[in-house]
Amino acid sequence: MAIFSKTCEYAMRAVFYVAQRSHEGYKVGIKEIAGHINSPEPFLAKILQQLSRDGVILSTKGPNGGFYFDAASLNRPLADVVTAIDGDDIFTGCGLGLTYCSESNPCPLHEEFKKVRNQITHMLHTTTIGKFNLGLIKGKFTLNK
Amino acid sequence: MAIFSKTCEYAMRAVFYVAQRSHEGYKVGIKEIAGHINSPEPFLAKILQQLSRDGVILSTKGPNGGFYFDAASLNRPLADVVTAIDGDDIFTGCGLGLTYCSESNPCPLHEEFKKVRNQITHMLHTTTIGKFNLGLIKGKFTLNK
DNA sequence: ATGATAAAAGACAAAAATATCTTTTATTGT
DNA sequence: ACAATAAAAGATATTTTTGTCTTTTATCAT
Ligand code: FES
Ligand code: FES
Repeated sequence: MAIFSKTCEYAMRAVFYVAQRSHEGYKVGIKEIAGHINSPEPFLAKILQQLSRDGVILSTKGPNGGFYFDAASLNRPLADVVTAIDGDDIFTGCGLGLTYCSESNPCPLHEEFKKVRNQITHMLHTTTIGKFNLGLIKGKFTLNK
Repeated sequence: MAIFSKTCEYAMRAVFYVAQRSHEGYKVGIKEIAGHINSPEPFLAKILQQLSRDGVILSTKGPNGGFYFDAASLNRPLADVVTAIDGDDIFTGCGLGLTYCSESNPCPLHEEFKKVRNQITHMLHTTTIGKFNLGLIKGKFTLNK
């Protein structure tokens, strides 16, 4: 078990890679993305399709087509990607799996778990899709391996 | 997606319930546990079997048998339960799903994700299995619904 | 207009997580 | 010893997640 589903992990890695390439002025095809984030190509295609339907990522078909972000999209929070793929369980769900998290009828972990959830929420809302573009170009971060 | 697997959520809820009953001096059967934490009975049986094999929970067969904790076990951290069920991915894994988390070759989320992971680790290590016994007896917490 | 390109959509397949059922083994009280 | 109880173990079933393959649709360059 990890914090995010495998699908969501691929989605975030792909989004960071496409953001970097958009910053450099390129659109990117599935093949290139899959290669650079080390993901199964057809599976990633499905994931990006979903992000595209949800309006998180932009795409055009045909020659010189591919996935990309415009300036506005680059400023959207990573939380949008997570919500599109994993829903909002991670932002609102109970740590012990109760059907809903409640202040008035809390599970034992509630107080401590709330802090964890808040930190995750903070991380995902303060991290924009384009935040790491320069770092990625400089090679400071990795997205594969 | 949640932080813990469904299996692990049931495990933690069950452990808290059994701890409370142990504190009150009782052993508990699967049926009673499943009823109080709202989990599928045969599935929970499998989960507790695994915890028993791993030495996290104690059990005896036969009449008046059931699951229970001794004083020493009540002081073990909840982390032991999580590790037994979900492994240590949550404590050490990369937030973007890279095969391992590394300081020298980090993913973009590494710095922020480390904080989240550390808080989860802290929560699970400072929370003992018996920590909520009095609160549970007083009805301050819920484990079902 | 036409052919080439690349994503979208749909159908399908494999693997893992979740859940159930049946049989066996250990313990207890009589 | 024996019957009753309750967990352990093993086999099986279902659902969800992960992954693949094929066909269709949109866009571009000529
Ligand atoms: S009730 Fe469980 S985390 Fe809030
Ligand atoms: S490398 Fe991704 S969290 Fe450390």
